[in-house]
Amino acid sequence: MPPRALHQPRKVPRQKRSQETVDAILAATAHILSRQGLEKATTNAVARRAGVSIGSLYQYFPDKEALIRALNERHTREILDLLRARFDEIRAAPIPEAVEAIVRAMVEVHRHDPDLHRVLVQVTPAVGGREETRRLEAAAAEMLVAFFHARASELRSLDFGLSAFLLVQSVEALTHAAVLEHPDLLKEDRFVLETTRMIVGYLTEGGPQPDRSPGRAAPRPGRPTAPSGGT
Amino acid sequence: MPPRALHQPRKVPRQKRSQETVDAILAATAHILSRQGLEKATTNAVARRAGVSIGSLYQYFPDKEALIRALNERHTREILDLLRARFDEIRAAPIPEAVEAIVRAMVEVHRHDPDLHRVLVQVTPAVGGREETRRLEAAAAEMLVAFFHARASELRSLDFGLSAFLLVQSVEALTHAAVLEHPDLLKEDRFVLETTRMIVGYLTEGGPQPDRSPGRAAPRPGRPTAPSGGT
DNA sequence: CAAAAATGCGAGCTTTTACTCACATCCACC
DNA sequence: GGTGGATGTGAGTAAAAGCTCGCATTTTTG
Repeated sequence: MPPRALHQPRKVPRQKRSQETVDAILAATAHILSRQGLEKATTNAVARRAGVSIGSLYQYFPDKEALIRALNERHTREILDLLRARFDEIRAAPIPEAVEAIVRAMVEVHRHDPDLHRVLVQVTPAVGGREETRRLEAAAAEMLVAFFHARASELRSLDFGLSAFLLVQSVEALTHAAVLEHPDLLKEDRFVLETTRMIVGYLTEGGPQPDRSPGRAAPRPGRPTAPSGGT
Repeated sequence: MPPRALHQPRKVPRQKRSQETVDAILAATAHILSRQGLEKATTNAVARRAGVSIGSLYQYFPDKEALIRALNERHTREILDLLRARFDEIRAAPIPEAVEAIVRAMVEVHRHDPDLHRVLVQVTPAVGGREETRRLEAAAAEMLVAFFHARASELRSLDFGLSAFLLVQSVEALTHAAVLEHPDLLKEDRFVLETTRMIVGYLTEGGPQPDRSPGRAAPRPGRPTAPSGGT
C-alpha cells in the first residue's frame, strides 16, 4: 500500500455510459463484499467482476474506502426511504397495528439483501462510515419520537428519546439476527407478532395516559430526553 | 499472499516460556485489532508489538485467521463464565431483580473492553468464527430457557425458545449500542432500569401463569404462543 | 553433562495490494 | 466531420502482505 495521500474527489459521471460503469462497480462491490468480506474485496477484483478496467474504477472513487462508503450510502438511503414511507402510512393507525407495520417494514428491509446488509453493518465502521450509520439511527429515532408525540395520549409516560433508542436498537438487532440465523422464524408470523407484543407492552403497559391537554406526555419528572436529537 | 494451503495445526505451548509468548501475541493482537482494525492487524505488526519474531507467531498459529479466532474464543469463554456465575447467583431472586442483575452483567461484560468486543463482533464472521458466536448465543439462550423453566409459575405463557432469542438479541444489541454510542446513559441508571422494565413487562404482562384470569388485556385477543424447542 | 526436544529468531521469498499514467476510444455539439 | 471533453484501458510500480526455513538458543531429560 502506498502511503496515504491527498485523494482529490473524483469525477462525477455525466453521461449514461459512465453512470452504467459506476452502477456496475457498485454492484460488483456488493457482490464480492457480501460473499467474501472486506479483505477479499480488492479494487482489482471489483473492477474485474464489474467488467471495467481498474483505471475506470479510480476515475470515480478516490480509494477503496470511498468505494465501500458509497455503497453504504446508497443502501442507507434506500432503507430510510422505505421507513419514511411506512411511517407515513401508519400515521393514523392504532398503536398495535402501527408497531406491527414497522416491525414488518424492518423485516422487509433486511430480507432485501441480508448478506449485503450484514457485511455493511460489520464493515462500515472500519471504513470511515460510522457517521453514516449514526445518521440512519438518528433519523429512525426521530421518526419514532415524532410518532410518540402524535400519539402521546395512548402511551404511558415515556422518556421519548430513551425509548426510541431502545426500540431502534432492539428491532434492528432482532430483525438482523432473525433474518440471518433463524429464517424459519420468519416463515410463520411468530417473530413479528412476538416482537410487536414486546414493544406494544413496553409502550402502553401501565395504561394509556389519562387524557392530557393535547400538548404532550411529560417525560419522567425532571428527566431531559437524552439520546435523540443528534442529527 | 501465497495460495491457500493446508495449514497443519501448530504446536501447543508446553513450557511456561512459550505460554508467555502466546499470551503476548494474543495481547498484541487485541491491542492492534481494537485500535486499528483487521486490515492493520498484520501478522508482522502483531509480532513486533508482542516483542517476538514472526517465526514464533507462526509456530503457534497456522495463519492470521486462526490468530483472531483464538482471541475470540478466549473472549467468548470469559463472557460465558461471567454469565454462568451471574445466573447461578440469581437462581432464587424475584423476577425483576433477576432480570436487572442480568442486564447489569451484560453491561459489565461490554464495559470490560468495549473496543475489543466491538471489533471482535465485527470481524469474527469474516475470519471463520461465526460458529463460535452462534455457540455463545445458544449457550446464553439455554441459560435463559432453564431460568424460564424454573420460574414458569411467575411468567405468562411463553414460547421459551422464541422469548430467549428475543431477549438475548435485544439485550446484547442494546448494551452494545449503549456502551459504544451513549456511555452517558450508563452513568445514571436509566438504561438498566428501562431495559429491565421492558423485559419484565414482556415476561410477566398478562399475569402469572397459574392464575388463569388475565388481569390485563393482551394486545391481541387469543394469540396462542406455541412452545417450540429452540436451542 | 550431553543429547534431545522445545522454543525462538528474522532475512527473505513470493504474491498481492492499492493505485498511477500515458494513451486509446467514444460522444455531444457545432 | 472534426474537435474537445468525457470516458475507458491495463501494464506497470512501489509497498506491503503472509508465510517459510535454516539455524541459534534455551530447557528438559537421562
